[in-house]
Amino acid sequence: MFSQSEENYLKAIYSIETKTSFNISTNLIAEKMHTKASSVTDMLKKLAAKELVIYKKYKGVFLTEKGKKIALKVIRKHRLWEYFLVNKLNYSWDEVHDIAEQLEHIKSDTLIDNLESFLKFPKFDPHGDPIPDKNGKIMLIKTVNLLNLKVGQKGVLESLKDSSDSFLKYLNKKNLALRDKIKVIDIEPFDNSIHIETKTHQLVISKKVAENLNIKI
Amino acid sequence: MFSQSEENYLKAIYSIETKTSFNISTNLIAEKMHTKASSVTDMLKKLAAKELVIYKKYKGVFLTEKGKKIALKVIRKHRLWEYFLVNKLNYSWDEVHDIAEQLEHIKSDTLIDNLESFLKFPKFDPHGDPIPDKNGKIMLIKTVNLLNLKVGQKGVLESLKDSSDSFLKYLNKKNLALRDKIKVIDIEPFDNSIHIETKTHQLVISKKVAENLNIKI
DNA sequence: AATCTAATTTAGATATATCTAAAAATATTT
DNA sequence: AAATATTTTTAGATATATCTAAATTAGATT
Repeated sequence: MFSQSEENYLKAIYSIETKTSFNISTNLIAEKMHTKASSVTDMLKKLAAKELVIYKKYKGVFLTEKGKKIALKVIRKHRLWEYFLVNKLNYSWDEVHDIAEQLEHIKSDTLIDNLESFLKFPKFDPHGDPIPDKNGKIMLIKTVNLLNLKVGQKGVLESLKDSSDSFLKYLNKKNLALRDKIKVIDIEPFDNSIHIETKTHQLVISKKVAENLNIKI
Repeated sequence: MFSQSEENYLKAIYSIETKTSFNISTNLIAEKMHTKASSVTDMLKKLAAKELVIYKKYKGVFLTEKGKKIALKVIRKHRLWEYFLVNKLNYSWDEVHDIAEQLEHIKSDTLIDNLESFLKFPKFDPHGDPIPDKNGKIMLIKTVNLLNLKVGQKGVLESLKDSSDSFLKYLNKKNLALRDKIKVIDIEPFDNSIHIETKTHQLVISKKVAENLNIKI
């Protein structure tokens, strides 16, 4: 089996891989994991020795099939536990990350499948991210960044790019939730801020916020 | 906060303390934890420095109030998670120990209380052991060892002294469950084996089995 | 192509938790 | 009470995961 630390690195690499198509640099991982580049180098060697990543000195790293499978397993666990915390233990979506970060490392051959069954096979976690199935298959919903919408266009807030607590708290405050229908009323060329309308209200969001919102058209 | 290892030692010491009234020896702990005496000594020094135990070289150890409180907190977590696994995820009582051993170390100020509420405040875990409340208060049910019963005496199987997988599997096989009413039919003086009767059947159990069964009269 | 800069790796420390083997203290036996 | 046996502690290693600081490499600039 793999250590928590190893699992966390695989998860981080997977997450970066889904956003970039190039080999991933040591510094990128270090930044994502809030650690130092030298620590990353050490771990990459270890992961490479276990054939979880392909790592060439100075040339970056990417996951092997084996590594990807484990990363998806950890992500599956994380998202199912998040679903449990929100839907069974009544946590709000901005409170569950740290706990799920721990729960995702519990070792058992049966636990997560039993949990999934207990939860009635949810397909998405509380942040709109798809939950990989038992075999690591992950449902990809085609979305575009809110920034790409033109004035007058409509869509549904499907998921978030950044699910940090502070961003989730922002959305709570602004009364924006997953599955909300959104229409672009106006785009301000000066600062790229966007005036949007939901079923219940209108508001202006900054470029920084918009690029964290994934819209299904 | 405390490491998993520290928590495990505190739990082990607590568990031994409830069975003996003397100071606890290094070797006893080592045996319980499946580790070496030298490792125990190292840890006892660490726990003593944190004022979780009173430890005198060569003289044994016992928990401080602070240490007892933490031990009870871990035991509370363990037993609530076991209850969850059995009653929500449909595990049987002989499958949950290793998973609960991991879950009991999840760190959160709110998780276990929310879990307890979700489970509707159970008072006993699947092995009949009482679940400490939020304040560490533990309900003690007065029981006696089955060995202490005389021929003709009746009682209820309340809890187990040993909840190892192999013992639980034995009980499954013999169709003995918690809350079963038991009557002693005969005691064989030669080997102290006991002939008992339940609502549904009769069987003969060895001395070794009997001393693991706690009976409420 | 040589130089500079930024990224990356290596070397050497630190902290935790463990172990083995040797030394020291306690307990038991004669 | 001396000798012996057992228990416990200490000293020194090992493994994991981290760090800082120095050295090396790659890529960009001149």
